[in-house]
Amino acid sequence: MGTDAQLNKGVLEGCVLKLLEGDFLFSAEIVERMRRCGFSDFSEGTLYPMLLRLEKDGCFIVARKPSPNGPPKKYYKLSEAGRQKLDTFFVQWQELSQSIANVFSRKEDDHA
Amino acid sequence: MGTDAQLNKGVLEGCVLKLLEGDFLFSAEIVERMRRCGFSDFSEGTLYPMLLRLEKDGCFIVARKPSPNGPPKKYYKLSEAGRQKLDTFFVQWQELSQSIANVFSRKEDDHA
DNA sequence: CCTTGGTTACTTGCAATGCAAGGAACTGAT
DNA sequence: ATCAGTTCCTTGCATTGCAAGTAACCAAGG
Repeated sequence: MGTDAQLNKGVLEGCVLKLLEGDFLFSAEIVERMRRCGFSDFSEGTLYPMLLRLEKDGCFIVARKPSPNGPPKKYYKLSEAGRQKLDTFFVQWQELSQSIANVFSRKEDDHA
Repeated sequence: MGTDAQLNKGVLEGCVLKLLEGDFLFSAEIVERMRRCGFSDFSEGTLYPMLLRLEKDGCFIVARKPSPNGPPKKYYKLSEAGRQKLDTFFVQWQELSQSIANVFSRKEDDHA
């Protein structure tokens, strides 16, 4: 793993969920959008295990469509469970951001 | 681990570094400040391995002082290497925040 | 054919960190 | 001596990121 990026833990999943909130996307599209948003090293080695995990947890509606160039593409979109997971992520992300802001501004907050 | 908190990965370390930027603190003080800033479940089981790791990497100036109640307390403060690690963390944190903001606002950024 | 190359999907295995749980050393008080 | 409180450390598991490798499917060329 890059020397840094324990920081990505959990975050990548949250972002992929967000990307699949509205549209059906397949792997290459997800990778490209993640990269364009700033996750420039985001790779399929990260994506596929994540998709399988989330699919197993019922987070997706999945549609297979034949491809002219290879095996059928798997398109993903959030299910209701997926949306809930996204909502949970977003709340936790906001709490985390606030806590870090507290630490870095030397304010104390008392519980959060 | 809590079902959520892969999100904390890397973040807790960055925050502890920040707390030790100015003052000498020992374990219980670090735990309390982290909790007050919003990391309400922050525990010694997390802290001690982290301190040892960072100490081994030369991130600290360490001072032992006798305690009236038990074994000598270990006080920690950032070394120059520690400060550099903190700076690196802060930059990475900002980049990460920006990327997430991009994903959640559906803006694309092109590289970052 | 059948090989090559591109596309899409998946698997395996390792590294890093959080954290629960338990243990060890030291103190003063009962 | 024992006990409780304090302070420190160790062990082991779970999760996730990611590199690397595998496999299935297709089209086009030799």
